[in-house]
Parts: sequence; C-alpha cells; structure tokens
Amino acid sequence: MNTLLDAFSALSDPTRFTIVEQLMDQGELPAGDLARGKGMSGAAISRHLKVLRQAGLVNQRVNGTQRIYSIRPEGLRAIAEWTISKRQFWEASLDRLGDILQEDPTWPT
Amino acid sequence: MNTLLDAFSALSDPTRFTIVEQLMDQGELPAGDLARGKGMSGAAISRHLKVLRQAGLVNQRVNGTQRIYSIRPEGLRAIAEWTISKRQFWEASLDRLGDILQEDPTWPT
DNA sequence: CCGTTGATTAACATGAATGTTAAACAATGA
DNA sequence: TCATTGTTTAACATTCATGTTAATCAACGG
Repeated sequence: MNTLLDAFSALSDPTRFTIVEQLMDQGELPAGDLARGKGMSGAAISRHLKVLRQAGLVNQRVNGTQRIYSIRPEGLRAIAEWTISKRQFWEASLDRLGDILQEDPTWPT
Repeated sequence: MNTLLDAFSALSDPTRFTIVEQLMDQGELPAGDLARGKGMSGAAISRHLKVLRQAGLVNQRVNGTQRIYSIRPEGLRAIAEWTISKRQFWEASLDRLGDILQEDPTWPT
C-alpha cells in the first residue's frame, strides 16, 4: 500500500505525470531528451526521474553516458489493482456499464 | 486531466487515503467520527476533507450541525478511466491476463 | 437568550517539495 | 591525457503542505 501512495504522490506532479505519458507515447527516452522537451534544467528532471524510479514507475537503463528511461509496468499495476478492487464505487456512477464501452471500445466485456 | 492530478494529489496523503478507504468500507460518516477515528484534531481532518471535496472524491451532506461525508463515484472514475486507457502498459507485466482474474474473480472476462 | 456541540477557518510554526546554478563524475573521442 | 557530453548530486532560496491551538459560526435544547 505504501507503493500505491508513492505512485499517487509521484504522479500528482504535472512534470512527472507528463514524463510518464511521454514515455508511454514514445517508448524509452534518455534523460536529456526529457529535459529538453520540458523547458527545465537537467538537474530538475533528473530528480523527478529519481522520484519516479523510487515509486517504481520507471526503469533506468544505462547506455554509455546516457540514462535511458522507460515505463515499468509493475509500478502501474499497483494503481490498476486498487482501482479494480474498488470498481463498485466508480461503476455506481454509471447508469449502464455500457457507457464506458463507448469511451473505450477495448474495455473487456 | 487536472481533475486526475488533483485526485492523485489528494490520495497521496496517508490520512486522506485512509479516510477514503474508511468511507468505502463504512459508508457515509460525519466529520467528527473521522476525526476521532484518527488521533488528530478536528481542524486537520476538516481541511483534509476539504481537499478531498475539491478533488471531487467525496460528497458533503448537511444534517443539522453535522457534515456527513461519503464517496463521490464520479471522482474515482477519473482514475479508473486513466488506468483503463493505459491498460496495455500494466498488462504487459502479466504473462497471462488470467493472472489478474485469480486476484479478483469479479474482473470482467 | 445562552451554553453546548459539531465543524470550519485563521494564524502560526515547521518540514517537505521544487526550481536554480555550481560542482562532481563517468564515458567518449580527438 | 584532456576536453566534451550526459547525468546526477550539492547547496541554496522559495513556496507548499500539514499539524496545532484559538477564534468563529451554525444548529439545538434548556
């Protein structure tokens, strides 16, 4: 559960959230690319990446002088499983479960 | 998406997270009961509840002098929908999707 | 009307978070 | 070997978060 709170905390920062989304969209990226992408010092990004790593949300791979980051699926599962375990609460706001299928056609039926 | 970050932020605090879980377990509860349950001043709990309300995660109902709080399903849906939309990433860490069914037999197949 | 109860807001202290620049460090290539 | 590049860590300033107690406010019951 501590893992879960760390994940929530890590994702609650806009910079870190967009890093995660960028890694999801573009696959693995070196720290430098992420820093350039957001108008922010490399030092700041480096520490954000450390927070994400400690929360278990990203992996770091070494390639020469580069540190290449990618999504760590196990980290996201903490959130996914909590969400699933509480499904009855957010489903309660749907008149019909079918509504969500409209939003996400890949949702398992 | 701002709603989503507010929800993550709200849930990243241990006191607020347990308030949410307590409301899920026990249904609606007055602020005073929540304060007594955690050894903390009513003032602190009141502000935590305000954060949860502003994040859209709980509802407030007035009953005489009491403020009775309950889960707000719409708020949880922001997290649920983000999680679902990123499903491919956390499913990637499963050898077989069936694994999760073992953890949660009610998961839709 | 007054005192009590339940709850929130105000004022304050303190520790955590986040950005910057400068320093440190490792890998690479001339 | 030495300069360059990529990244992280250190030191610092500033803002944000969170707890406490005291003050405020509304509802109730005598």
